[in-house]
Amino acid sequence: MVTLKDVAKLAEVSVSTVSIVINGKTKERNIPSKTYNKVMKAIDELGYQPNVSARRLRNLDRAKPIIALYWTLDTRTNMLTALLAGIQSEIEKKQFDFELVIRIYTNDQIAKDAKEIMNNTYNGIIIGATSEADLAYLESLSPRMPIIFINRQSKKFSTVYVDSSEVAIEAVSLLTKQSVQQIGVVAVESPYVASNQRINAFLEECRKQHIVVDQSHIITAPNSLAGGVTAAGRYLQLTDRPKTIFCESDTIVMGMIHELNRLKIKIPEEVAIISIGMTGPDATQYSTPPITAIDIPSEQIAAAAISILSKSLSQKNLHDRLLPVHQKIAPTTYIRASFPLPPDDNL
Amino acid sequence: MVTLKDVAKLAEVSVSTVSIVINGKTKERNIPSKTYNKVMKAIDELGYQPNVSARRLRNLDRAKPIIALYWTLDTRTNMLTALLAGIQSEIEKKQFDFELVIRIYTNDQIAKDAKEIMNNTYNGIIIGATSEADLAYLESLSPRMPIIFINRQSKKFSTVYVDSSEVAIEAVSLLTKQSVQQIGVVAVESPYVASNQRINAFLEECRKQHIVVDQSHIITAPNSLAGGVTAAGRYLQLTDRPKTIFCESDTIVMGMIHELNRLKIKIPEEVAIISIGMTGPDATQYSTPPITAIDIPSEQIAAAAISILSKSLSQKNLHDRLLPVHQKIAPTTYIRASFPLPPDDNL
DNA sequence: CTGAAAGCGCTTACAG
DNA sequence: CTGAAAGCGCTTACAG
Repeated sequence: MVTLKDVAKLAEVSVSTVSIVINGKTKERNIPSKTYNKVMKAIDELGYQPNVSARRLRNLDRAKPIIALYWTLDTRTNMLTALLAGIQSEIEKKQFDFELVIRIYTNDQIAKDAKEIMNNTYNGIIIGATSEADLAYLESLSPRMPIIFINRQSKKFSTVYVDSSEVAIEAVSLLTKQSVQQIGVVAVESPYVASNQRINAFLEECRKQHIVVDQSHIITAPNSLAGGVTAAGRYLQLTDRPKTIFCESDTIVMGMIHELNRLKIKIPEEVAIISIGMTGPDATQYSTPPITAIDIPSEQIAAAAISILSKSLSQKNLHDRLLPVHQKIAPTTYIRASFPLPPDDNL
Repeated sequence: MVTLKDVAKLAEVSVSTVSIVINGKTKERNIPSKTYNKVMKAIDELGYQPNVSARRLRNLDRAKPIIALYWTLDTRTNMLTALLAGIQSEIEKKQFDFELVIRIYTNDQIAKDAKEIMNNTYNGIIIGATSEADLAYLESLSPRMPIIFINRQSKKFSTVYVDSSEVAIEAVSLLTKQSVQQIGVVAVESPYVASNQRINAFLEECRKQHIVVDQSHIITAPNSLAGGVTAAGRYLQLTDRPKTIFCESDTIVMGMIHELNRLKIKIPEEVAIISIGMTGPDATQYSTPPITAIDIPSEQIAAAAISILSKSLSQKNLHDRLLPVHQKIAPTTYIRASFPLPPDDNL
C-alpha cells in the first residue's frame, strides 16, 4: 500500500505538505506551483490512494455504527427492496442512525465472507437467506458483535422470523373453510431453510386436516416469473389435477397467473390459488385477478431487526449486547379473488 | 467517546490487557478471572464500544474501496433492486472488489448528507434520483473522489444515462407505425429531473410528428400501483378519451392495467398502452396482458457505473481519477400485446 | 500474567 | 512557505 510517506519521500517534501496538497488547500496555504507539481507527480507515479480508515480515525467523524446486511442475490425479485424500506423507516424515526453496508454472498459460501464478521469490521450484522450450511458455520463462530438472522432459528444469535407453522395453519384454515379436499403445491426449486420449513409445515398441516397432497402434485420451479410460467405448464399437464394450488412464492405465482390467463384458464373457477407473499402486499393485490396471500411482512421484519440491533448496541455490557433476542412476527392474510372465502364468511 | 484507555484506567490495568480481554483471548493469554472481571465491569460501566476505524487501520484489512450508493426511497417499487443486481454482476466478474454502502437521502436535502461526501469518507459515489436542487448543490462542491450520476446530465461529474429524447423518439415511432393521431399521457406526480425530461421530450416529439396531446389528457399520479389505479380512474373520466396511452412508469402502468382489467376494459382494443420500463423487463412481460415497453436497462446502467468507477479508481493521477466520463445506454423496446405492431411489421 | 512501547496512515496545530 | 511532532484508538510483539 502506498502511503503519504512514500509520496513525501519521492516528492522530497514532508508528509504535511503532501497532505495539504491532497486536501486541496494549496492556495490557502500558499504552496508554490513548483512544490504542488512535485507532489502531484509523485502521487501519479505511485498511484497513491488515501486510506479511508486512517482519515476517519484522525477526523473522528465516525460516531455512526456500521451495520452490514448480508443477503443473496440469486433471484432478482426478492425481499431486499422491502427490507430496505423497513430499514429506512426505522432510520427516519431518528432513534438510531447508522451506516448500512450491503454485503452480497453466495449460499453455502458465507465462510469466505466470515473474515469481516470475525474481525469486528461491523458493529452489527443482519443476515438473510442463509442456507443450512451457512447457518451451521456461523453458529460455530463466536463473533463479538450482535448478529440477527432473518427467518431462521438460532439459539446463539438473535432472530426475527415468521413462524412457518403459523403460516401453514393459516393457509390450511383457508382451505378447510372452502372444504378443499385435495391441493397442489408449488415450491421454490433448491430451496433454502425457510422455504423448506414452510413447505414441510404446510404438508404436515394438510395431513392433520386430511387434505390430500399427492406426491406427484408437488411442483418445483425457479423463484422467478419465468419459473412461474414453467410451473403453470407442469401443473396443466398433471393427470387428475387438483383444483386448488398453494404456492410458496409470490414471484412464482405471478408468473403462473400470467400463463394461466394467457391460456384462458379461469381463476378461481378452474384453479383457485393461495400464495405466500414476500415482496409486499401490493404485488399480489394488483395482480389480475388479485391473489389471496399470506403475507410475510418484510418491512416489519426489517424494522424489528433494526430495532433489536439498536437496543443491543445501546447495551453497555458486552455480554448483554450479545444476548440473543427472538422476535416472532405474525403473517397477515389477504383474502382476494384468486381464492375467495365462501359467502357466509364474507359477512 | 469511550476508549480503551478509559476502560484501562477504570479497571486499573493496561490497555493491552483490556484489548486482550475484549478480543476474547482471555484463556489463550492466561488472564485470571479476577482481572477479567475487573475489565468487564469497567466496560459495562463505561459502555465501551470499539472504534471500527482504528481497528481497521491497525489491522490494515481494508484494501477494498468503499463505494456509496445514494438513493431515495420515496416509492417502494424502484430501480434499487435492479441496480443492486447490476452491481452484483460486476462484483462477480471479480475485476473489482469493493464495499457497498447504501445511503438513503431525501430529495432536495442532499446537503445534509454532503459532509460524508466532502470528507472523503468514501472512495467513490454513485448518486441516483437527484432533484434539480440536489444536482445544483452537488455541482457547487469540489469533491476529491469520483462521483457518478445516474440518469442525469452533468459536465462536472461522470454520468450514466439513457437519453430522454431517444426514448421519446422510439416511443413516438411506435405510435406513427400504428398511425396513432391522439394520445393520453400518464406522468409521475411531483416528478424529478429525469421524468420531467422524458415527458417533455415525449411531448416535443409528438408535436414534431403531429400527434395530438390535449393538455387535459395529461394525467399525473403517484409512482405506485395504487397510483396506477387512480390514473386509470382519471383516464376513464376523460371526455373524448384517447385510445392510446403513454405511461412514464411501469409501476403506474401495472396498477392501471389491474384497474382496466377489473372494469373489463379491453387492452389493446379499447385502450392501447405503451410504457417506459424501469424495474426490469420481466415486470412488464408477465403482466396480463403483457405491456409494450421501452425499457431503461437498470442493471446495465449499474454495471456501467461500477465499471466507470473501477476505471477511475485505477487511475494513478488524481486529476485523471476525477475526469468525468459520460456513458449513454440505449433503451430496449419490447413489443407486446398492450400495443402490438401492425401485421406487416410482424414479419 | 501484565505492561510499556511501537506503529497502522492520516491531519493539524505549531514553530520557524 | 514547509517540516517535525503529536495524536486519533487500536493491536501486538516484546520484555519482564
